[in-house]
Amino acid sequence: MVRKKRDTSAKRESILNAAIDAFIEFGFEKTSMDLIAEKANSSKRTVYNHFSSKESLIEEAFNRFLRDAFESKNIEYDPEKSIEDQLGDFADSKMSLTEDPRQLGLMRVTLCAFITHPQMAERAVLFSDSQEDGLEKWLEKATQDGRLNVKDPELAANSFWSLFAGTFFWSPIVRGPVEEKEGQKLKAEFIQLFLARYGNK
Amino acid sequence: MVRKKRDTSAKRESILNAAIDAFIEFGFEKTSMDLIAEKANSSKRTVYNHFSSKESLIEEAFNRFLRDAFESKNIEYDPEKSIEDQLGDFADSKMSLTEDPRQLGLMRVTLCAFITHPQMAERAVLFSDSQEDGLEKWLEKATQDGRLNVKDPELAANSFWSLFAGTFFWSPIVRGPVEEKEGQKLKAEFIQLFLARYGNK
DNA sequence: GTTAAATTACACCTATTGGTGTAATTTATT
DNA sequence: AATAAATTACACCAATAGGTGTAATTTAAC
Repeated sequence: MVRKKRDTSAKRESILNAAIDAFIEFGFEKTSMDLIAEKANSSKRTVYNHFSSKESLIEEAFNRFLRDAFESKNIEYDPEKSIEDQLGDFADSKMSLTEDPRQLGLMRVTLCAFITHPQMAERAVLFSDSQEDGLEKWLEKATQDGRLNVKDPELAANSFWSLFAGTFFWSPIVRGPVEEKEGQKLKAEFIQLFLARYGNK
Repeated sequence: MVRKKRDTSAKRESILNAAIDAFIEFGFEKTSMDLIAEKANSSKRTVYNHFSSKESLIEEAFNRFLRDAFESKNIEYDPEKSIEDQLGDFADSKMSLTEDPRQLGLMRVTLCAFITHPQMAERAVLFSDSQEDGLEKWLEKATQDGRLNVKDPELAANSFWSLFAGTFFWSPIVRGPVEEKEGQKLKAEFIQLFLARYGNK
């Protein structure tokens, strides 16, 4: 009779978290497997029992990044709610990505991994594109509803995301988080800017 | 009597170029000094005669990046030229950064260096900010001249750069260069977007 | 042609690190 | 308590890589 396997997910989780923390602090290359083991209150051998290689650890970290960063927030068009507020919701979904320092750190590490491993970047790009689809559909509905004037939803969505990504995604990666107050000001301004062109006056 | 030193700048240059090429191809960490020497048709000892360490090589590469990326283009307000064209010139200065594959590669490597060495990022941020100043002044003059309607030049400049940086700077770093045709389309669109809010109708 | 500067070849050192093997030990299940 | 799964401690390996020392060789200035 086969003995029941034990649930080792907690250990696995603590190793992965330790790895992510270490990657954030020291970068992928400079983080050693010994350090990860130490941070996880584990032995190196156990690390290797759960993850076959250092690469597989960054892979998992990357998957987690994708899951958190691009999980579909599914913002549906709501005829009752103001256009500004709904665009604000889309903006918030982008802005929230870099508000949490850990998430920001993970994004930085992942970005470096992208640069070294272009095949990772491809996957991220796919996720990112699929997110843009959400806004495109929203723009179409708002236009059908006569509340916006968007002729090319793809182009408009692109503009919207460019506006917000530059300030609330890329800039924090290099410069650190955007100040809350400054962030709100810019968010309002960007929405006005977008509506100046695409609003239905 | 002291013998005249010979001019070794050509050798130094070839080493630096080899290093940059290697960094672009393999990343900083994975590039060995032996490889750099080989690529430069030089000996490792000569590399060390010119550069005290591997760090100092990335430092130099970084300086070159800053010089090329943010050299002041000094676009002066011209009352004779159309607003669209002049904004287009600002846009071009950003867009040209990532058109050249080598420049793009150097930017990627440098970005990774930023992430590992935040003090480098600080210097780049300073340069970048100083560039924004140029647009701010231009916006003020165009407003004084009655051709734009900008109340807060800092905010408007921020909006403009956000728009272009997202698409023509950050995105290429992850996804590769923007197609020429697509780039022109987006550039025109972004300028329309900007003028929809800040133009003097 | 002399001479000193620049470069090279090459051996060498030290430290790190990803990864493995194994025997002992702990832990949860039966 | 018996037992098998999970973990640990620890020694070990091979490869890599940053950096140095030195004697020999090439190169350009005088």
